Amino acid sequence: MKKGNLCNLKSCFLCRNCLKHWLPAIEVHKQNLVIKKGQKIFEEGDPVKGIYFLFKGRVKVHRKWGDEKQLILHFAQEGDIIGYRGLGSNKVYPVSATALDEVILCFIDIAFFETSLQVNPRLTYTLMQLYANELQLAERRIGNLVHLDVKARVAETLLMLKKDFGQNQEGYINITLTKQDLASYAGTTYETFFRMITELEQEKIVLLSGKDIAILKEAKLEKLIE
Amino acid sequence: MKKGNLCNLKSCFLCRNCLKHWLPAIEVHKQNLVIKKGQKIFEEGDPVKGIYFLFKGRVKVHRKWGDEKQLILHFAQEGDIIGYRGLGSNKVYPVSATALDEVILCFIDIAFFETSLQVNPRLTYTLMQLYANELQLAERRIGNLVHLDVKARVAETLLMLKKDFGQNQEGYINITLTKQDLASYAGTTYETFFRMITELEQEKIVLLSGKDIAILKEAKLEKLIE
DNA sequence: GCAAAAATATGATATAAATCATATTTTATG
DNA sequence: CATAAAATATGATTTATATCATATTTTTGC
Repeated sequence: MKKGNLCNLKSCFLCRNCLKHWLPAIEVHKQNLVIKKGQKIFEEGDPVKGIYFLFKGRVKVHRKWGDEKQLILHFAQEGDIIGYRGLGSNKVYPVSATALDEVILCFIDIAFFETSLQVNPRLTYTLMQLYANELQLAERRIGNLVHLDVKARVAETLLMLKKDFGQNQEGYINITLTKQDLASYAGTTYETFFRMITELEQEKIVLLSGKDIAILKEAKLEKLIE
Repeated sequence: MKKGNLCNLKSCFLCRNCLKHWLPAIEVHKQNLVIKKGQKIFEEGDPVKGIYFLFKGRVKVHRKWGDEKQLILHFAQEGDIIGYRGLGSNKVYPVSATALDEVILCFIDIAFFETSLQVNPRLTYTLMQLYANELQLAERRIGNLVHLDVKARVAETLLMLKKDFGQNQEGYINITLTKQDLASYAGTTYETFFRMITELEQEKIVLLSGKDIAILKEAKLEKLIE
């Protein structure tokens, strides 16, 4: 699985937030990996061996509840760090990460990453900020699940995806997901998600074309959320 | 509201995680505050002026959805840091904090706190770890809201409170909350919460005495969650 | 290029939990 | 201590959404 030097020591979260003179150390320690579509990068319950930086492709971060049910917590894209959810007190990944397309990433073992944190206070600070933002987001989601109906949550989901991934020339959101994955991200079932997005389509608020979704009336989606 | 030197430079999150030679600087900058039961320490939407460290009393951290609905995200106790949810990119508190009893706390202005982070890498690292743990917790709650029924969530709520606050000699959980607050923490309505905890009482899994709750059969609560 | 698997589509039904309504008890407060 | 306000208690009703069932279309792998 190892591959050549795909890392340019510039683009990833780690390289962006390190002291210049630390880069050679990264150069020595990094391991580039290629993961095929549908394969797991790590799995919930695995001991945390390290941290991954995503160069290319998309990754879903998800977790199972029981045997059947699952929830998607995050979609990662180029430049993102993956596996930081495992950096809490107990060093076990609380989530799985699965490649949505062919993915190229850089693996940094946990020992070297911890050293990097010690050497680069800016890295630690930036990571702290990332967590702070993610926590804020997660807690907003908690409230949305408690207090908004599914349609509003679907609206929120679409707005978030547009914000995170942007849209192409034709206005379609720049990420391709199955309806089941969208449902698992919105925190509902496939059937209900389908019904809600169909409603939104009939109301001309969104436009669907296969797996592609375009937001036609952003204001109306925002109004649904309140 | 200012008061004498209640801080012993030892017990709070900040003092615990700072270099010894930084303590005199804290001494100079800290401001002790007393907040009466029911009063707000800060409110969602307020610009982040600083961080609070709790010496005495209990605090609920909560947020409104719409005008009516609310959600409790966290209960803080002695030794805890409050206000760190405001340290993300946009410097506005995403939550409110309200004293549950008379509360004594220590206020550190944001500028000095940021400097403290720069001077004390260990502080930044520990705070990062705190966020990592909180994020993990928050994301588990998201899944619980999506995939567990209310009774299981009530069970989880009680177990969490016991874990965080412990129990007294008679076995009652060491925190006194209204049923409405418990419901807002479990992510349900007062009525439903009441029904669920009444069921648990009838099943002899918990014991209720006014506002006090004792867990009689922890294993059964855990089984409810799966 | 074909078979199997996965994803999409949609109707019917069940049900958990919110909402509404109201009475009682406890706690705060001037 | 009295009166208002908050919290508790519980039944009845509604509703949103999960679940079940099944048919069709699309994608994937050999």
